[in-house]
Amino acid sequence: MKREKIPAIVVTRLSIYLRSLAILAQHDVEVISSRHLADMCGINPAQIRRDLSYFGEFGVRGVGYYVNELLFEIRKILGLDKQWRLALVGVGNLGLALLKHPEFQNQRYTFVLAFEKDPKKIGTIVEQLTIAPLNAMNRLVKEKQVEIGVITATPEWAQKAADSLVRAGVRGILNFAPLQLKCPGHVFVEDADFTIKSDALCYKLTSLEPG
Amino acid sequence: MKREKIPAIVVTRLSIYLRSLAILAQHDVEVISSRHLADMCGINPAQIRRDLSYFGEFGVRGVGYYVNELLFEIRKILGLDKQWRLALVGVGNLGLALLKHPEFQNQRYTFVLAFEKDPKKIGTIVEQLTIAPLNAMNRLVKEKQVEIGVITATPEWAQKAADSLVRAGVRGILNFAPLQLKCPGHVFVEDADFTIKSDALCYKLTSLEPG
DNA sequence: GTATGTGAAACCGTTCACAGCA
DNA sequence: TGCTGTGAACGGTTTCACATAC
Repeated sequence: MKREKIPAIVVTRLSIYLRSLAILAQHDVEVISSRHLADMCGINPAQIRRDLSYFGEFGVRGVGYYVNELLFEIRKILGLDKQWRLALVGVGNLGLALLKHPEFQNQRYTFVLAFEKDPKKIGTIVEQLTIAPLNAMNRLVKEKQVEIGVITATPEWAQKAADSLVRAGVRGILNFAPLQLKCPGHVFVEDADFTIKSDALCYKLTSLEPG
Repeated sequence: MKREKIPAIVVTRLSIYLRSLAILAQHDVEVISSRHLADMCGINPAQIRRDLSYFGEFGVRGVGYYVNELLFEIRKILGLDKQWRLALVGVGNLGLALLKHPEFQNQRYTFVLAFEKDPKKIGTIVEQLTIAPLNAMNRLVKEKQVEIGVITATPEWAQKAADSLVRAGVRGILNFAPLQLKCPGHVFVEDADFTIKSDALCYKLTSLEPG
């Protein structure tokens, strides 16, 4: 194991391994080889071994990986062994869907705040959260110790939403709005905008031959 | 320009350029240099020029790119100069949000069908679509000439949803479920699952120093 | 002078192939 | 024997730097 720079794409794949490992654990599979895990994930076995080797030696030669152990280790690497407090900005249809989504209803992620620009929505309650106005963000985000902001505002408002979140002290932003946010270097942004994915799919359907 | 193999990541970036170009066009900017566009997108200017050169010569030396022209060309490259017919599988919160999302309410994408497993939802109408049962998929998808399936079913049902869509003849799948779908080679799958993005964000917040 | 398009170099990620170990 | 962990080779992407064109 070497403490070198980890490519972002490696982290992405750890998350993919995690999903397969969770399924294996549910089915009480105790040990898995890189080959079998690779088959499940549609990935080269050597890549899995290399990816894991960035972080340590988690396998047993001649045997494979113990499913529960690897599950635990990858969760630890990704920082999913703690609870993350999120604030939603933009309670439209997509925002509501995220509030109710299983991924954000589990142990690891919890929405503790929701913000809206639309005065008609402010004060109403969704999923046990009272929708707050944007100008209350600074106070509330600090009060609730929010670590991650989730932006589902329209592209016109998304940058303002990001600026407010940054001012209020969040260090991470999950951005569903279709634009590149400008944030200071100490703030991490991940783009979750699916319009890029649908465009990529159209390109393939347009330009690539079946097969 | 060379008709070589185009890396998938290039196509992804074209979609990013498109968003910035659309904003520029709205603001009546007529010409943009690769440097300025690069600033907007947070990308190296040489990369933009290289990416575009895979598909042709769209700029003018000493001047830059004509915004409307480039917008038109990139739309054509991505296949966004036609309308795509989509079928939704899984009308939960996320599915509903997609049906109502501006990206899928515009000229380029239209949902023409919606499917559900839950008998209570079948027959009800959302966004002018009557929710249909899964066993009607084969007939309806062909009848409505659906090209792309959008899966927002639970991970337990997503693979069955994909199998049905493939059997019914769709050639592209936009997958929001958190698992790797197994599809035949002639079917293109794009993963739009955001749980991977939130995990990547947690990793950065856990392991990387600010700066 | 200014900005594109691109050969060539630098850089990075993936895969092979095998030493090392159970 | 079987499977991991990894050096080295490979292949692909990014960036530089400049000839080319306006």
